[in-house]
Amino acid sequence: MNKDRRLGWKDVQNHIHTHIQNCTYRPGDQLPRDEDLAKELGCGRSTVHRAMRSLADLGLVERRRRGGTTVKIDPVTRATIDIAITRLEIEARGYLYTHHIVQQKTILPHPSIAARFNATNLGQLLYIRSLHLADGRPYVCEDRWIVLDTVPEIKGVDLEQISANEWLVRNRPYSRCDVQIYATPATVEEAELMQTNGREALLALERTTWIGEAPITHVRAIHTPAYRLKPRG
Amino acid sequence: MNKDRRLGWKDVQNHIHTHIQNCTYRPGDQLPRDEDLAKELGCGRSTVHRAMRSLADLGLVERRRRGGTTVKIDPVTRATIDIAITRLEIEARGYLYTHHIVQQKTILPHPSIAARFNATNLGQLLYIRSLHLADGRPYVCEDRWIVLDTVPEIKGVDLEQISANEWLVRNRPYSRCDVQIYATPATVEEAELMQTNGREALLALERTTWIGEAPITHVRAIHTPAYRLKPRG
DNA sequence: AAGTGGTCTAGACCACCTC
DNA sequence: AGGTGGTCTAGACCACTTG
Repeated sequence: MNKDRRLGWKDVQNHIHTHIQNCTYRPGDQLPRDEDLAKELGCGRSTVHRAMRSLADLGLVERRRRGGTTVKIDPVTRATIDIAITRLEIEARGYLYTHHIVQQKTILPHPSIAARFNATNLGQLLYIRSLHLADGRPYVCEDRWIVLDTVPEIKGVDLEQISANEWLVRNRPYSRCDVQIYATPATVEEAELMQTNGREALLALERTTWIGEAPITHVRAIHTPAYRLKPRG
Repeated sequence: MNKDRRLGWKDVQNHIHTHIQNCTYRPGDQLPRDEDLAKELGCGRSTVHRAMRSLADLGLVERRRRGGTTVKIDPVTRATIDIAITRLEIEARGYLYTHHIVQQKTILPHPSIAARFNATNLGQLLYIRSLHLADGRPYVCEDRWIVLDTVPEIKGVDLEQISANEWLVRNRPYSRCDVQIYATPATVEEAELMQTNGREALLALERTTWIGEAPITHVRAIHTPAYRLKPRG
C-alpha cells in the first residue's frame, strides 16, 4: 500500500534534478512553467517555486521573468567552505588545541597591508604572529593585523588566554569579508615554526573584514603541508 | 512624503542583520518568535520566515523547532567557490584561451586513483595531461582520469578540439562531486610545463565526480604560482 | 503588451524538539 | 505535551523582460 502523502518541495526538486541527471533535460533546455509543473505534479505553484529556487541556488538552473526556467548551459561546480575558529576546527578533528603568541607589536601599516584594506590612514595596527597547535604539533601559523581605531578594546585583552581569532569572532561582527586562497612557499622562519623542511608548499588562507566602511582585521593563515581544504559535505 | 510600501523579506533580513551587526543581538542571544516579529513589523509570518531562512543559510542564525531562533554562538565565515570550465574562467579574465594535450593514454588505475573513487574494479581509464593557456601563457595544468566504463562515448571525441573538461561538463551531469584544495610543490616536469622555477608552490584543486554510484572522472588541476582563488563576491 | 517568475498573505496542518 | 519552526495552498498583485 502506498502512503500517498502530499508532494513536498524536496520531492519536486528531486524530480527535476533527476531529469537533469538523466539528460531528459540537457544544458540549455527550457523547463516547463512553474504553473504547468504544478498542475502536472498535483501541487501548488509555490511548492514548485520553492524547488526551482533551490535548484537555482545550487547553480543548476537559471530563471528569468518572462524568459522562464532553463537548465544552465555552462554549469559550475559550486563548493561552500566554512571557515571556523581555529580552535574549533582542531577540536573537531579530535586533537587537543593550544596556541601561543610568537610576536606581538603595535605598528603602522605596511603599504601592502593598507592595500588589502583598500584604505589609507589606517592609523596604528596591532600585529600578532601566533601559532596554533593540534596535540602539540604545529597546525596553523597566523599573521594578523588589527585596526586599533576600529577595535580599541582589544588592547585590554590577554590574547594568550583567548586567541585574537576567537575574541574577534565573539565580539566583533563584520559586514563584509574578503577571502583569498593560494599556495605559498614557506619562508625560513615559517618553516622553523611549522617544523617542516625549508620552502615547503603551504596553503594560505587570507581574510580581510570590515564593519560598514571601517576596517577590522586582516589575517593570513598558513597551514601545514599536508593540509587539505575540504568544502562542506 | 514616505513611500510606505509593504515590507519585503529582504527588508526584514536587513533589519535583523543590522541588529546582529549592532550587537543588539549578540552571539547566543534568542531572537523573537517569527510570529511576534511579524506582528511587530507589520507583515505576514511567511515573510519573516523567508528572511530568517536566508539568515540561517548564511550561517548567521540557528533555528530549531520549539527552540526558536538564536544568533550563532560560533559563527563561521562562509565562502562559496564557483569552479567554472577553464576556458570560461580564462576568457572571463579577458585572455585568449588555448589548450593542448601533453599526454594521453589508456591505463589501469593506480591504487591512489582508485582510492579517490573509493572503488575497486574501475576497469580501464583514459588518462590525459593537458595544458590550458591564457594568451599563450600556462595557466592550468590538468591531470585527468576518466572511467571508460562509465563514459565510453569519450573514446570517439577529439579532445584537442574540445577539452575533456568542457566535453564532460556539457555531456555528463554528475550527482556528486568531492573537492579538495591544497598546496603542492611543482615536480620537475610540471615546473617545465608551467614555465616556472623548480619546486614552486602551486595551488591544486582536485575534483572527483560520480553519477549515482558510477565513478566518472578524477581531475587534479595545478595553477600558476601567482594564482589566487577568490570566492564569489 | 503580455507572459513569466517573484513575493506577499492568511490560514491550516505537520514535525520536531525542548521544557 | 505543548510550542516552535517548516511546509503547503489558493489567490492576488508586482516586476521584470522578452517577443
